[in-house]
Amino acid sequence: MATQKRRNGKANPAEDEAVYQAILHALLEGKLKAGVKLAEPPLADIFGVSRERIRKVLHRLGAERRLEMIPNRGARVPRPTLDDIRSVYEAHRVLEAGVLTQLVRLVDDALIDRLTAHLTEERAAATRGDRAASVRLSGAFHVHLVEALGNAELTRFLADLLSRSSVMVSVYEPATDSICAVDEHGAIVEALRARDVARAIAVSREHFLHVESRLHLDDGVPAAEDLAAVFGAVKPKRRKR
Amino acid sequence: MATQKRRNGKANPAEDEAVYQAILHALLEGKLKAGVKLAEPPLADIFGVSRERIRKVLHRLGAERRLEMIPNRGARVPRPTLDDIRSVYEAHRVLEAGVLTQLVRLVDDALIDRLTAHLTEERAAATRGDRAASVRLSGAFHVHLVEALGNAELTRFLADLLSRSSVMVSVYEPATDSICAVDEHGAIVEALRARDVARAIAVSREHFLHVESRLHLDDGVPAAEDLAAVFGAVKPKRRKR
DNA sequence: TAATCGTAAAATGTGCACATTTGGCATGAC
DNA sequence: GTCATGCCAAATGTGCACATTTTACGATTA
Repeated sequence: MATQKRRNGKANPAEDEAVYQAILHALLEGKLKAGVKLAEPPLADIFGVSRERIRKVLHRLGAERRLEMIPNRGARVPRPTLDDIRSVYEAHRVLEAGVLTQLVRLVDDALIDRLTAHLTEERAAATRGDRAASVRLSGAFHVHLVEALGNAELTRFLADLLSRSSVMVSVYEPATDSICAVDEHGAIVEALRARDVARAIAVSREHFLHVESRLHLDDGVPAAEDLAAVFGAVKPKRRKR
Repeated sequence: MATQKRRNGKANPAEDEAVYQAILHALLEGKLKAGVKLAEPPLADIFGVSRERIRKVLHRLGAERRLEMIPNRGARVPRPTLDDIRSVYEAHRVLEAGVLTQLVRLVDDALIDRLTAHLTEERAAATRGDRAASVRLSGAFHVHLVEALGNAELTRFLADLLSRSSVMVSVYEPATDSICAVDEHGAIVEALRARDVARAIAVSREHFLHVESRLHLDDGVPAAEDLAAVFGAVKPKRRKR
C-alpha cells in the first residue's frame, strides 16, 4: 500500500537510475533528434517524477557530455559536427595503438583463444544476418582488447568513446551498414598472435579509417520529434495528467 | 546595495565555480587528508553559501571521481591504493604510446622547435632549483605532446589522468622528489625528431616506469585535519557566525 | 508587410522545510 | 568486561515555493 505511491519527499534511490537509463537508451538508439530541446517540466510529466529528479539526471548527462547544457537555457541533444566525430574516431584509433603496443608484451594463448572465440561469434552473427548482434559484437571486440590489459582507466575511456560514437553515428551514418568487417578484426588478432606490433597497429589504423570513411552527413534522419512518443514506449507511466 | 548581499534564492553563477575551484585546489595540493569526510553543513558554513550549493559541487566532484560518494553517507577524499596509482600511470603510458605513434606521422620542424623551447624552460627551472615550476613544466611536457595532435578527446583524457595522478602522488610520494627527469623528456624529443617510433615509445615507457618506481606508501603525511584551516586560507569568508 | 518593442507565460535556478537515514552513545544483559 | 540494543542528534535526500531569466507572441509603427 505504501509501496504503491509514496507521498512527499521520501527517498527513492532507484528512480534516478531508471530515468537516467531511459534517456541514455533513447540517446544511444538515436531516437532523439540532434538539437532537440529536453525541457524539465514535460519530462517530469512523462516519467511521473518530480522536476528536480529530472533536473539531476539532465545535469548528470550534461557532465558526461552526452547532453549539451546551456546555463538558464536547459538541455539539448548535441549536434556533433563531422569534425567532432572524426575526433572521437581518431582518439579511438590512437588509444588502440597504445593498447596494442602494450598488449603484445603480455599476449598469451589464453588471450588469443578468447579473441578467436569472439571472432567466431562475430562471423556467426554476420552469416545469419543478425545486424543488431553484429553491431554489438563489433564494438565488443575492441572492448575485449582493452579489457585484456586489465586497466580500469583505459577501459572506462574506451567505453566512453564507444558510447559517444554510437550516438554520433546514429545521426550521420545511414542505418544500412554500420558494422566492422570481421576479417579486419581477424587480421588484428593474427598480428597479435605473431607479436607483430607494427602490423597490428597498421591493420587497426586501416580498420578505423575504413569505418570512418563510411560517415557522411545524413540530413534525412527520421528520429522522432515527440518526446512522449519516444519515452512513452520505453517507460509508459505518465501521471499528473 | 543589492550587490552587497543578495537575499534569498537569487541566481549567482560564479559562486559554484569559486567553491568548486577551492575544493579542487585543496585536493590537488594535497591539503586534504585521504579518507577525510567532507560533510555539507560545515563546508556551507565555511564558504558562507547555502548547503545545496556545496551539495551540487560535491556531487560534481564525485562524478569526476575526485571524491568518493556513498549514498546517504556523504563525500570522502578517496584513499587510492598503490594499484590504483599504478593503473593511472599505466594508462598514461599506454596513451602516450598511442600518441607518439600518431605523432611521428605529422611531426614537423615547428613542433620540434616548440618542444625544444619547452625543454629549455624545464632545464632553466631545474638549474635554478625552482621545484614548483619544475613540477608544473614536467607535466606540461606531456600535455604538449597530446595537444600537438589537436584532438580534444585525447587532451581531455590526459588532463584527467594528470590531475588524478597529482592527487594520488601527494598521498604516496615524499614531497622531496617528484619531477620528471628533463633529459628523459629530451630523449623523447630526439626520437621524435628522428621519426623513430619504437625508440620514442621505449624511452617514454622507461620514463614512466622510472617515475612510477619512486612511489611508495608514505603514512606520515602531514595533511591538515581541520577543514576550516584548509579552506580558511583559500577563501576566508565565513558567515553565519 | 516587415521590423521593433513590450508584455505575459513558460522554463530554469535556488533556498528552505521536512522526511529518511546514519552514527554515536548510553544503558542494560550476560 | 564485552557485546547487544535502543534512542537521539546530525547528516543526507527530496519536494516545494518563489525569484530570475528566457522565450513566445501580439500590438504598434514606419
